[in-house]
Amino acid sequence: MNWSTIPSLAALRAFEAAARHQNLSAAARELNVTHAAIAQHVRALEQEFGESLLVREGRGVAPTDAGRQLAAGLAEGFGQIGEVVAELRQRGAERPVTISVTPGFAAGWLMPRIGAFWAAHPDVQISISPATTVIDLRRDGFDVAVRYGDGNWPGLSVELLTRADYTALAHPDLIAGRRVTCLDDLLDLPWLLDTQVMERRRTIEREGVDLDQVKVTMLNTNELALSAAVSGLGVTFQPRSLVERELKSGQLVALCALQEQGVGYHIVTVPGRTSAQLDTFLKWLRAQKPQSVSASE
Amino acid sequence: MNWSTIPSLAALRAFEAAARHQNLSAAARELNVTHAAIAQHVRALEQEFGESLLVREGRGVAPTDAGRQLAAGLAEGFGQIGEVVAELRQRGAERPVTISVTPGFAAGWLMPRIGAFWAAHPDVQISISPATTVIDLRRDGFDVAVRYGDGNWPGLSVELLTRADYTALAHPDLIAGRRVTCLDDLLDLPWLLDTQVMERRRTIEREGVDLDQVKVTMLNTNELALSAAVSGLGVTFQPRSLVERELKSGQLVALCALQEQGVGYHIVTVPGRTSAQLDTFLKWLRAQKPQSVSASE
DNA sequence: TTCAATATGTAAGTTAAGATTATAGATATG
DNA sequence: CATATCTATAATCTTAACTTACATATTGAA
Repeated sequence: MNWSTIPSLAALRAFEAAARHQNLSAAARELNVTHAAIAQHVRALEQEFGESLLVREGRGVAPTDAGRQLAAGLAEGFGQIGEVVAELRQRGAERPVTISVTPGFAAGWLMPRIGAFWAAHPDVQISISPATTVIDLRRDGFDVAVRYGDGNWPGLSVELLTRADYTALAHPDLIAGRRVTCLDDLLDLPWLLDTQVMERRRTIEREGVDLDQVKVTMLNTNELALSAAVSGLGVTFQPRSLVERELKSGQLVALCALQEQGVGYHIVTVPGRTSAQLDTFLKWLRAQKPQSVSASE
Repeated sequence: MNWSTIPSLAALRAFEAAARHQNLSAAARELNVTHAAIAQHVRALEQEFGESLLVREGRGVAPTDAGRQLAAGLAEGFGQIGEVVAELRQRGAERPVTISVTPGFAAGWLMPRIGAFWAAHPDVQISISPATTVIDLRRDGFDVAVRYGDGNWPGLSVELLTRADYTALAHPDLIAGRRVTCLDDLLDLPWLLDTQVMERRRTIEREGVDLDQVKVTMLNTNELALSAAVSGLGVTFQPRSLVERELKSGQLVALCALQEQGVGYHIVTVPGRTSAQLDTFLKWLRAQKPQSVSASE
């Protein structure tokens, strides 16, 4: 389509309203402008087409033949546009808040808390997608992600939710009678590591431990590692904020904290993308932050 | 339709083009703007809907699901609008130049000349509508009228075409041997007047003639009066500019001129309404003006 | 008939939407 | 791996669109 041959859309819209109401003032009210604005647009169109479109008729106006023809076509066109816009808004309102999280965060942090949210906001639909790969919030259409890292994701709006506080953990029976103050006290126990998260290995090695000198049991996923630790099969390393349930129930005990590198779990959103439902969820999420970020309960 | 819930039409158009081309720069070229303008519009829409519509994809962009849906609807809507605008333009281009004239002017002035115009501009369609009632140029959709009067028609663009030069006329045989210098020399001859044009009676009476003292023959139309005069049945009063043909051929001779009241035939157009065809016709019409308006050939 | 209410018409001035400019960073292609 | 071609975005500018203000026209009721 050659848009240069088409007059201003605002003028066409103004004319359509005027022709429909047969009344410039009514059209002006509909479009929230003054009657003068409508009159100007109509004049401009008539100039453009070299033909009268509206003629004054007593108190009001009446479309000419050409005007009637134009108005009918415009009504249909603008109607179509209005419809698809309304559909999109509808779709947006109905769409659940989509959240991307790691499986570990979902199981260890979000699931223990989300029940309270559901109870408080039964009207807000939530869709939680656990995924190990880093997704592109924009491309994949997620409203919010909780990401582990240092908070440096350019182009996104980032906010620390909770520090990771990587900690060595084990079943109480496994360490019965031991005094554990640092990793060196655990070198003779089996260490449970997953094959996927390299970050974890690096965190441990930063403590000065040579993993080759430890009896390491590799497990396919971190969930398995955690599960094995609960079963008393060895020592696991998890963000303390994700194992609060196990600590509270006594399934695991914290043995020693690993060095923090200023990393943690962050709320990541696309700047400018917002909705009522999303705002509700984000507000709740922020309320879940520990009082002081450095202190875990 | 509630327009306040619909984002800017310019933004929607920009987005539609971008989604269609999957390329902001191409969309910008289509709309004759810079790519930055397109990018801003798309950003504004995404903000408005709280949802991504386009995601960057290598060199170019790709619509998201929501974007695809929106773009499809917009394409249809804008297409409709483009179509009806094109139709109207087409109709305008094909529409003949419509001219409103009095029957007398048509027969006595326009018809003798219009052949030359047709020959010179075979591509310009002309529609001549003779009518005795004064039409509303705007309402009735005429491009141009030739009106008799003093040129005072507010809201219209007026230009003198030729003076009327009302003249008493008769067949040469009727006045054979007479010396006629003023109306008084004609009082014993039958005067041919039509029943319609009151203006003509007033023009005659301004000369100081009491029509009750003259043998007046009433005819239904001015054309009949003229025709009767050519047949030698009496004296007729016509604008000299409309009987040039009869004068030249000797069917009538001019007897004496009546007082001019500054009236004449005017070219009347609607300001701002123009087209190539209309311009061609108006140019030709102006070229038909007598060299000096006061002197008739 | 006159008055009040409600229209349209248009010139002049203001505002904000839309566009450009400029700069930076990404990604194909030869 | 340089070059051409994209997108992204902030800052600035331009002008289409709008408002204000006043004039004129129509309608209906006092």
